[in-house]
Amino acid sequence: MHAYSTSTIALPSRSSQPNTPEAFEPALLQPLSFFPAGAEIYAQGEKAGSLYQVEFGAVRIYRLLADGRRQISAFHLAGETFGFEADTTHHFFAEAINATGVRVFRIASGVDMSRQLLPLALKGLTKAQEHLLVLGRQNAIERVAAFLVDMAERQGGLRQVELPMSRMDIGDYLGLTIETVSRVFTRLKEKGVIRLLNLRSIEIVKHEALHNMSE
Amino acid sequence: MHAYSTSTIALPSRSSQPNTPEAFEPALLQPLSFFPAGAEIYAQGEKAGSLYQVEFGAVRIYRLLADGRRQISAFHLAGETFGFEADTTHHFFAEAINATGVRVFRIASGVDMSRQLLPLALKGLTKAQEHLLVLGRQNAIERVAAFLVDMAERQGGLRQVELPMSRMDIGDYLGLTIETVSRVFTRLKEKGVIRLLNLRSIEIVKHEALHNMSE
DNA sequence: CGTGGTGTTGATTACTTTCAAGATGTGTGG
DNA sequence: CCACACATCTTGAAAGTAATCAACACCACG
Repeated sequence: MHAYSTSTIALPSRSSQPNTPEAFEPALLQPLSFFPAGAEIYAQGEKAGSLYQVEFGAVRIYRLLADGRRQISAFHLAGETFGFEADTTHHFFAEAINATGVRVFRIASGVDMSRQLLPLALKGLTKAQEHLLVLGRQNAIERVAAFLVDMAERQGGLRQVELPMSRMDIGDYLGLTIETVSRVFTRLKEKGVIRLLNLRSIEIVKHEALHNMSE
Repeated sequence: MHAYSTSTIALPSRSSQPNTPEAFEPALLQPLSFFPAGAEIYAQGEKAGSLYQVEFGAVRIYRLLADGRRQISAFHLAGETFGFEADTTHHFFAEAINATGVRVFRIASGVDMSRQLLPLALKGLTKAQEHLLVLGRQNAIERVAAFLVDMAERQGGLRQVELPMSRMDIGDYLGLTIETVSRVFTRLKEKGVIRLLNLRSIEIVKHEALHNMSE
């Protein structure tokens, strides 16, 4: 893991916090690690043992196949916590999507964190299982709709939704190619369900319609 | 949840136990609940609060879309534990696949089980995330290969693998139709990778080849 | 104002699903 | 123990959805 600098970054206000900030004890004294866009936070196979809380920016968690195919299993936005593992090894990669600030909590060996970690693990498990339904049984438009609904909810349910990640990231999260993602965005736009304010932010015009599409 | 009888079932030896029995404290005095094939153990939306340990048989955990599409997120075999949830409500359905014996542990309110539950939750999370890679990025033959490798490992890595579930269940786990599952089995058979001893048990002839296919 | 990276759109291909018969297996009753 | 009947599974042909291949457009950056 390569943090590019610590503690000296101007800390943006957390006004853009999600509506369900995770309640992991902040220990606000932890220094802030800064990762520029694309920087690796940890790698599969690396020794685990820390928790990471996103302060600002966004993180992708993913796995690779031997031939380079990638599956992003989760995105983490401001306020969310990640990095806990079933054993002492990381089973996934974690990368900053954009310039991202992360508080790193090293878990002292011998300290039992299960009481704090269990709710996070269970929530993550439910989310992963729900995403299985999306990948296993939903078509392209349903997948994108489900993704947009989820992003909207995590950003407080506002009409305008920021997508900090590229089309490639979205595709690798939804099990689609970038072309298919792009075409679905176009279709939703043509149907008047969403508007593209710019590449990385959309407005949900017909919230109800989008929700129905995602089932 | 409808248990059909308790405690009076002849308990089969657990010789067919997986190679990694889960270490949830057995409290062996718990009566055994019996569920015939297809019986519901709990339903989505029901109040949660118990843990379930499979004694014999097999269980499917799944979710439904409004139009009936089903995604099985996990199978649980003898020795495995399921039923823990992020909140007080079940987010999934659990059904016995075959005649199944389950020990039910009601978690007394106020008792903190996090220390016991966290490892199970984390293991489940890792498994679910790995399955995301299969559903999101692998084709039909790779999915079936990954499934067979997983089933083989959970049954001790023997050549012969029992598949307690139907093709429909396998399809709903792998995000495929029964026809595609069947065709892939046929292809693997023709390639000499597996042999079908009968519909519900296969022999892995070329273990290496199967492992490579699953990546 | 170029230039490289990212995103969109179009045409074609490939894989899986769907629809449709058959075949095989299992369980039951005679 | 056998025969029938319903379930499940397999196989084939056609259709549909997403992937791939290929240009082109757009945007951010130097």
